[in-house]
Amino acid sequence: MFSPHNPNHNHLLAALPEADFEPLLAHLERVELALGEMLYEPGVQMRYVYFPTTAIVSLHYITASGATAETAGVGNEGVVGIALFMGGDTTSSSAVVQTAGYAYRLERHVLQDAFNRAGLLQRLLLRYTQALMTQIAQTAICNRHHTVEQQLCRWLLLTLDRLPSRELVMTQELVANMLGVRRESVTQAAGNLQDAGYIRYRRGHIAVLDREGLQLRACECYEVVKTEMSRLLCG
Amino acid sequence: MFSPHNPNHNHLLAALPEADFEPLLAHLERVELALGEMLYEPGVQMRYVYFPTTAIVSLHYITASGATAETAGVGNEGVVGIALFMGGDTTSSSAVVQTAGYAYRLERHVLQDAFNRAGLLQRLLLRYTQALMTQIAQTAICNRHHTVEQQLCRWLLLTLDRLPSRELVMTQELVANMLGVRRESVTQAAGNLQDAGYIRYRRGHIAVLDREGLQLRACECYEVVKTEMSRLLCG
DNA sequence: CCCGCTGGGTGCGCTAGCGCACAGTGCGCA
DNA sequence: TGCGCACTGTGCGCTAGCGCACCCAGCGGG
Repeated sequence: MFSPHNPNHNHLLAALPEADFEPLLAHLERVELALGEMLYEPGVQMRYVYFPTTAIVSLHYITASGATAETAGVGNEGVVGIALFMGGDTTSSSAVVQTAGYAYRLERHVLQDAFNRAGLLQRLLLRYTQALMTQIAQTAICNRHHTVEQQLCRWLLLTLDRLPSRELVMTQELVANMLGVRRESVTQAAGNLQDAGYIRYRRGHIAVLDREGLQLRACECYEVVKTEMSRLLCG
Repeated sequence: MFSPHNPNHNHLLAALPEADFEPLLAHLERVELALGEMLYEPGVQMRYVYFPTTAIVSLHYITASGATAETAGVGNEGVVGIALFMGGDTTSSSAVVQTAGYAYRLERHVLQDAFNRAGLLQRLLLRYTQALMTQIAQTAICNRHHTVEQQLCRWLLLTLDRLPSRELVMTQELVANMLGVRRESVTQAAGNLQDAGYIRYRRGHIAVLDREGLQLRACECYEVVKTEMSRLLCG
């Protein structure tokens, strides 16, 4: 049922009717993405767009003083490399692999040509872009107003939705980098969640035991993003 | 030189060649936007896109607990109502007039038709959208890592760039709502900037005396947004 | 099997920013 | 011209989260 070796496992690609998908098929190249790999960096011309199937990619920013934070994540629901069809070609953020796995990629010209055919693919990509904007905006809000624990819950839920399993391979250090907080703060928050029986972790593995529990502790941001995502892409 | 009664004062409209602009002209309707007016609210079908000339509009979010924060601002460099051409028709945020002034608006179908003609207008709008994403992402980062004073500087500079004058009409309370912080924190930060001689304010008016000074105190976020803006729209 | 290293736990002092409460004050309007 | 109110100034206690320092422990390689 669950083969990463099929482009259809990416929701965007799967949503394309045969007529739109067929021309792309020959150009889709499966790649394995390793943890920490950088798919693109600020200001550098991108060569490919990536449609993750099992990998998760983090859109990331590093401040002048070296602090990091994720602005959004991309999994099998989306695509990495928006700037290629939006016309900017580069962005000021970078894209880093947060969960190792597979993705299918397209050479930029292939994508741009397909985009410019103004068919369903274009419509899908633009709608996805809007969903991504919602996610970024909600991150901004969440950073402003919610506690680390709430943000951790939101982040776990969003990540979980992109994975086939209930377990994510991820150190607290990495999570802290994503959220842009201290590792210790994550330890603290994660400890609370574990005490409550919602999650369990051991050295780089976080297992979610009680999804509903996490939702209870999360802020509304998760729901907002999720709802908007499904409205825009499944509606 | 400076007439708000001319659509060309909006940079996006001004960038259109005659051939693309002409068909829109008859449909462009000038409207006066009052402070606090809500151009659209979450989940409600938008009717118009707005091209501000002298007005500034704030893209805004209100949390479940009533806290507010701006995710981005739109002035004469941009357009309000992205969702209409991105395909979502609505967003989860609202758009509120932050500085009273003028804008030109287009009925949604007119815009959508023009967008679908896939000409320069489409290219411009998509590039602007990418610039807007950069702005939102930078807001997220700034909310995470920078002090209120830095954020105030960033915000003042961005707002100033959208105004013809050096003075903005704006209470500290309103600024606080934009930044998503307490009014007192703004008072504090603004006090520092005034002591340093960078700004002067009196009851709802903030005059910027020393732009360079503000840039010194601001975080890099202003520069990042500004650079990306001009790369994408003027380049 | 055990050694070492990476990942996690904890404590402590510090600061930014919050919430609240209340006191001035300039500006517009009568 | 002065009254009132919307803005602004300030103080105080509180908390979340930071930075640092150090310790413990599970896991994987030799």
